[in-house]
Amino acid sequence: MDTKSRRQTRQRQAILEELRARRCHPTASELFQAVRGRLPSISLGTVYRNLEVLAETGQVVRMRDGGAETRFDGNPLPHAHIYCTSCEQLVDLDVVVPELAQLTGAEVVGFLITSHHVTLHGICDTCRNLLRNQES
Amino acid sequence: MDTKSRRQTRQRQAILEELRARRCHPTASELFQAVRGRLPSISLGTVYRNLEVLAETGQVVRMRDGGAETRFDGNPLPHAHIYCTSCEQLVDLDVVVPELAQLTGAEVVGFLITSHHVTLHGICDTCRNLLRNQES
DNA sequence: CTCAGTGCAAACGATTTGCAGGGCC
DNA sequence: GGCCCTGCAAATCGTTTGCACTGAG
Repeated sequence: MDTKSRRQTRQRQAILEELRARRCHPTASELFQAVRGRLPSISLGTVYRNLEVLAETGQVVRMRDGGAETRFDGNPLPHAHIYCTSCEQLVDLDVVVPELAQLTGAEVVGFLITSHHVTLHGICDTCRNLLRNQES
Repeated sequence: MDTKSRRQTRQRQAILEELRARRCHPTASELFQAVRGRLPSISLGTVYRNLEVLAETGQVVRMRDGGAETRFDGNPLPHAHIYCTSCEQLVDLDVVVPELAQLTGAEVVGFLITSHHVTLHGICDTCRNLLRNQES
């Protein structure tokens, strides 16, 4: 399967640590800015290449819902994401949905489920209040 | 909210029909090729613009999981998608997960859920058999 | 008539990649 | 040492957009 040998470089480690240190879901570019604080000479290309490797090894999850840029999630536990369709933003909050936990390991239409990527769409508190006030 | 007036053009109708006519989840480009059969002079830009409008009005759903290209889904009923991590392909099959149906309308951490985007990751039948045979 | 929609082509922007070193293991 | 990884910059490519024209209502 994945027998490629991987090296533990300062860059790769810094990227992973920086991602895990935040509860939000940064873009490659945001992560690049953050890691730059430690390794000023790191390049954006390196960030992309490492996120690719980290995603392959399952240490990081790619998120493509929502906007144009791919976001990354360093939370290894299964969870769902929330997207507000009104302010068009991803909420920086990981939600555990018990109903979904049961899915992993289950077999669906001859398909062995290993994980799930879930994004709940809805209206956040702030936007709900805004909309309510506009209705006057 | 959405008070913009929309016109019913041949192009928009053809795109929607072509998308609904298939059970798979085509990319904008694939849809472009398909619609070309009927409207040879349609442009890719028009396909994108219409998919944008159709997504806004909820007649079509954007899917960003998986590969680089956005895929589109004309199935209006809530359902989940399946992605095989081995052959790295989206399975052309919409799955209804009863556990998820309950989520819509529910309130999660002060968030009013209106819909969900779910992709189950796993190993498809074909790949499972392939892997099994390699283990000899 | 009006103005949303279209075709075309150029522009954009996130991501990828080729190349010449650099440094883990 | 080998070769995976890096920095840099150019290349890619899905998607968006400006413009003048067309056609739906």
